[in-house]
Amino acid sequence: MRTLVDIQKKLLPDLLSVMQKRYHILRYIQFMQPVGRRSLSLSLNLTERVIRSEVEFLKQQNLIEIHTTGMKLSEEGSVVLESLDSIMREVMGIDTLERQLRQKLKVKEVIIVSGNSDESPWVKNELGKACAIRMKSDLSGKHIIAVTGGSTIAAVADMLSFKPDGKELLFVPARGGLGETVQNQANTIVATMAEKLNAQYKLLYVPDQVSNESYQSFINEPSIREVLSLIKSSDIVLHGIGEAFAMAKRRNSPDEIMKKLMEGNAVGEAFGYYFDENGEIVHKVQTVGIQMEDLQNVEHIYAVAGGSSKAKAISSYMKSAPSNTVLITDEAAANEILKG
Amino acid sequence: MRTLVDIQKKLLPDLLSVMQKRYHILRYIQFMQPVGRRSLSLSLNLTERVIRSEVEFLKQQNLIEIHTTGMKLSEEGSVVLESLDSIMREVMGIDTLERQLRQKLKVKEVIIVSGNSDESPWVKNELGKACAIRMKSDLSGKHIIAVTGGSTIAAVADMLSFKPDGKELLFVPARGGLGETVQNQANTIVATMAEKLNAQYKLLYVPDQVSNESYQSFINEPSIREVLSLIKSSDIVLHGIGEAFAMAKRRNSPDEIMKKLMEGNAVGEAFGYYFDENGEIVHKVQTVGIQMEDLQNVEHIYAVAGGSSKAKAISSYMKSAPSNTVLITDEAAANEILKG
DNA sequence: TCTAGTGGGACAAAATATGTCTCACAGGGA
DNA sequence: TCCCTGTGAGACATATTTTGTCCCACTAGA
Repeated sequence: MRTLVDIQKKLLPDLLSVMQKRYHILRYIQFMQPVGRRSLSLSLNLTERVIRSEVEFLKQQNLIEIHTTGMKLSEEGSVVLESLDSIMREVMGIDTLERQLRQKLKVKEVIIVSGNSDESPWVKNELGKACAIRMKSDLSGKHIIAVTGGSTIAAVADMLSFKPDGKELLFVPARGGLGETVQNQANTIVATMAEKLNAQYKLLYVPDQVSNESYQSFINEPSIREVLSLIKSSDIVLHGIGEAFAMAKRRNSPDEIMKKLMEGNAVGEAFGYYFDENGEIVHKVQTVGIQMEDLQNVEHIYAVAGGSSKAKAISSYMKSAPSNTVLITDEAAANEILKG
Repeated sequence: MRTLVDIQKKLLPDLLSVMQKRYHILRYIQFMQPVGRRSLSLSLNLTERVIRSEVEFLKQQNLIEIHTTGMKLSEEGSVVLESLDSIMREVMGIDTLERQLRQKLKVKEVIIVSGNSDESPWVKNELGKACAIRMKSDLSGKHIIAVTGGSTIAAVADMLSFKPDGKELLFVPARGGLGETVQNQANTIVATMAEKLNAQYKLLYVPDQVSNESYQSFINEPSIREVLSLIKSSDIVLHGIGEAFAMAKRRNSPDEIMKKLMEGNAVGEAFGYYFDENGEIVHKVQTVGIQMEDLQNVEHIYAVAGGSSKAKAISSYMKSAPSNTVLITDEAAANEILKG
């Protein structure tokens, strides 16, 4: 027999869309609380009057509280919203999407959150949250977790909830400096994560633009070598995926690299490797830390990236990604990938 | 599945009624096909225009086919209807029970949880939870809540979830000592509830078996009088319902009382009053606190009791209960009450 | 060829949802 | 201190949807 939601989709599609609308409103309120009708209507692309009617309804249902400073979820609202997450996932067909994408990308697991990171900034946080929750289940016991940089991974760090028993976890940056800005650098993220989980961490300071000799002597420093060996023995890797050219620009890559990427038709990027649409490596940034080959020996790999603009990049990298990768992405990217 | 629908109902209160409407239409079409709008509307007590809108919708959903000779189920419609049969039975079951019981007992609201408290101990907790949730919606602002004893009400106390803003609530025992064991005494429950909700509370210590004179002087103590006046001005009452003889025994009532109950055919008991099957008062325990007459002025009254064994007691008390009582009971008791 | 049933078109009335504009007020920053 | 921004809420005209009511053409079966 088909599930209740399936039947409902057939019998009351109109009501289900209302339900989605209200769900989105609730979720947004939770994210932004306290928040007013006007900013709500702006972000959700609904007119203020509509928001108002809905808000009045939600208030009447005791799901939100209205104060002069704005609206926020009531206690009951939080509880309902939590249960609603899994229901809406079925209603919106996200679980179907996940299945399709898992097959298409031939990967262990795919987790999709609803929305589009390109359009709605909070979706990135949802990505982070989803990843954080998924990761948590693999985090018991002793682990070394290698983490890359990027704004998405930074969101994961933000959404990690406190865990008092992280003593046996060790966070390290996955690779040396790639030229990121400070708040999105692997080092920064590593520190944040470790603090949140009450865990250990080691940082890796690699000079970005130096002569080869000083570089060689630098990475032979005992303290650096120690960190590097820890990185190599990490059993969990958490990384983002970027668009090749956007990444290259952000890192101020020299012209010859840009040219190389152009000629190689680079599309995707992950931890310093650039891939074309067939998943072939076009270029790799020469730096210390985890290399592509090392991934084969890593038990848990989480790749996080969302937004329809990243769809191509994701599918390009995923072509050569280890099959035990867990991909966390959003609805828009998922749809785009499946289309292509 | 029940919980899923419960959550949905929060977001779409009329979900079930729409679902039921369309279900009935489909079922009727199946039964009478080919059939026209007019006979449909006649049989289902819906105006023709409404039927027409629904029919247009169902057609658009490919659930029915419309011919000049009348409407009939499409193939898909048959499949959907088949699944719908079992779904509706499950989903609507309790909802229907609630409605029927509300009519039969002529009471404001009936809430039913599935199961049988007599057989499954956890159903009592479910009763408590349901009551706690229902009560919560009436608890904002300033209230005095009078509470009786009993294991069911104790369950309500257990299931109350923490609420940080209960400062304006005041819990009091509804009546003086009735001879209960400590953990089920009103005083104990009052304290538990108040603590859970971070609220105020007053207790009432009344000696159980003393001479009339010392009793009189006792209840004229200023401190006692103060509590009593608070009790009298309570605007929310929460009480259980018990089987007359079971209660009398538990309270070690003297033989002459037992005899009186026997002769009066007492069946139900609530806050020290014993009722026969017609709802007439057979006996009342002489003690201070809320009296039956006082209930008329109470805004919110919650009666909680479950288990098929209590069915008779519930219907007996309910015959003279104020009509603004909210009854929280379980499926087994509900069925039993409706049978009788 | 009737007749009782069918679907569908049309349209006004009623109910509801929406757009638009105001206002008073609270809180934060200069 | 004051101003400014964002807040909820009121009010009301306008759209939109739902509903009630007729009427008409058609078809199947007596």
